[in-house]
Amino acid sequence: MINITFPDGAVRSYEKGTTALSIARSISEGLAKKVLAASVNGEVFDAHRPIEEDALLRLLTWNDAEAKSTFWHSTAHLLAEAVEAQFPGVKFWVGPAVEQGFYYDMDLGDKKMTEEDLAQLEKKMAALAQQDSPYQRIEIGKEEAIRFFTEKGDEYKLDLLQGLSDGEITFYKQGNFTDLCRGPHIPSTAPIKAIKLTSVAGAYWKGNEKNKMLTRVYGISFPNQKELDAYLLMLEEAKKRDHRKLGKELGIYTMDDDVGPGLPLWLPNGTVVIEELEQLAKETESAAGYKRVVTPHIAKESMYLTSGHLPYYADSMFPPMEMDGEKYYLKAMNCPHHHKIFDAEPKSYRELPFRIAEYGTCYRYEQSGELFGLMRVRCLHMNDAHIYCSKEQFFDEFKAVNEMYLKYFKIFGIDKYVMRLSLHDPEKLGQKYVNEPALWLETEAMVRKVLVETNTPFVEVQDEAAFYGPKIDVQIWSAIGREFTLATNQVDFNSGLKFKLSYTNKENTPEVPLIIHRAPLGTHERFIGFLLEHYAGKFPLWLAPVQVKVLPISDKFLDYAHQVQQLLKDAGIRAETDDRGEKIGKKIRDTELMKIPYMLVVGEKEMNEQQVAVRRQGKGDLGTQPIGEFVAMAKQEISSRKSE
RNA sequence: GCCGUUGUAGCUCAGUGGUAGAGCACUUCCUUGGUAAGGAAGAGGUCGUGAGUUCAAUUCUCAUCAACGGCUCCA
Repeated sequence: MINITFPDGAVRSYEKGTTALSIARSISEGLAKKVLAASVNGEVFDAHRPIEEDALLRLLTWNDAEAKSTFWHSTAHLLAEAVEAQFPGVKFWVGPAVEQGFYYDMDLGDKKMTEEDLAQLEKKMAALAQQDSPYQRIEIGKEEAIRFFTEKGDEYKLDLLQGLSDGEITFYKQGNFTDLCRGPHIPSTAPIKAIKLTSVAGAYWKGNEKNKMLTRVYGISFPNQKELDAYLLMLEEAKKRDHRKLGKELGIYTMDDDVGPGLPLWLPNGTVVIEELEQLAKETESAAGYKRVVTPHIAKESMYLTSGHLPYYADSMFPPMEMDGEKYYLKAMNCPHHHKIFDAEPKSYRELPFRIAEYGTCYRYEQSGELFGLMRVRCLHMNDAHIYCSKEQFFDEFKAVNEMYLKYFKIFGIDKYVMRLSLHDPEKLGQKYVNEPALWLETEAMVRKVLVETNTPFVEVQDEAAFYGPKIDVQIWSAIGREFTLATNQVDFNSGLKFKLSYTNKENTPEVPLIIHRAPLGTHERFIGFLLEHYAGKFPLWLAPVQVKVLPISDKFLDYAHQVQQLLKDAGIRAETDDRGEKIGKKIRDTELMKIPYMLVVGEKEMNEQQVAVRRQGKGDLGTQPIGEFVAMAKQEISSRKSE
């Protein structure tokens, strides 16, 4: 007998070799039907895999994340079975569950899969699922496994087998499909009731672009149609928040073939947002002791050789222009220019920390396939600044930067993000990272200390650092689930040496400063792209391109409407008047759709009493008030940068 | 850059081997209307670009550019 401990602490005895499924059945038949897998001492087990020792058991149903992955991974096997039926000779690589659904990578030889095939495959999968085939776990020796896939001619599975040894190899079989797989799986195919294959894409074998490109089919599945429908609806809703769609609808930015890919043109509405953000940055940085600088958009090759950027990033810089035998590059980063500003005049320790800031325009030749709306562009405006300080000052400076981040995030109501401490990879010293092992460890410890001592939650990730030092990246997710770095805060122990920067310390000897690179608001492009999605286009009043729209009931009140608009403009409020010969209902509808925060409806009553009827976007009619009162209230809302 | 898909009016999209249509937006007129779409008329496109097949191409083929979904990458 073995003892099974349940999540509530209850302990019961069962026969050795019992299964999660029979334990569930001993509780209730209904529960047994819902069990998809089980967590046994923290490891996810097939529901009908024998349990051989005392265990902490958690029965997993659809509501558990582990069960969902298991469910989706099992659906991936079902997909493989269907593909094998329709594309004989197909070879499979791997088919894991992902955050939302699953994929399977496969080599179709000279055959091609198109999106039309997906509908056929879905049908086939649904038919296979109905057969209620059990997922059988088969423990198998390496030799026999190799024989199986040699006969099948699947070199990808053979490649996988190379990394495995006897005793850890299992096959899973359902219906006519057998796969090398460590599992776990759901008990049978029956619970897979609703399947959607979402896309077919290419993916490099083992994620390496030098390898062959395999065909990847993405999909998702659910235990009932209702949940699938809800999921598809959610995707539709997410698309409405896509910054590319909102950016067009709200007149924020546009792209033009003649200008070039990845080169956004900021329309008047977008430019307002840019200027408000810059104003915020200026105020914040000025209060924090930064000075502003302006630098050219180009520089000679020699500077990027000094900085070390060129060898690392030549491929992602625009090719140089040659003039008078000199090569000039468009700047892909502001750092070297700023270092030259530090170096322009001799520095004393008394002048440190030396903080200089610039919304710097940079150009990066991102690969064509990497461009993505405003989130990944070739011309960007970076909320950049560099802080030159001594080692002793580093902690306070880095901490202050971190606090500035949090202050900004509060203003924007950003709470879904992950702070990522990005570290180097010792194996790539001298290649991807400057070869200064001791300095790496020292600065990484310094950064970690700031995070720990300020109780900032963070995750550590290897091999994500800048080439010159560790950094903290703030990771966010776009409306459609893509991950981006919104902001970055980096330590640089290398550029000071390379640019021979120094200051005179108290002992009257030269010392190399540490450099902090920081961009809490990232770039205008990515930040505004993010904000569009974050606010679903409904900017807070202070950021809204048009803050107030005056809506006259009819053109008899146009003069009064213009008076109101002028009063608003005089108060520094961005206001427009809808002077079209439309009915008020139509004007309201259009203004609502443009997501303009305030509508002031004016007609006979308002005109006679010098009032305005206030309507808030999304909230409806707020009643009538004297125009002066509204102006004062709006000014207050704007100056406090309230996020509503 | 790689795999796949797409490209028709300002926007969203129909459609066809015989040189194109809808709704919204726009212009004009009628309506002067009180909190999410009043009515009518009009204007607007060499069907992404280039070449090929054909008597004839927006439609078929190829190339190219761009966008989209992924992969790779992201200072």
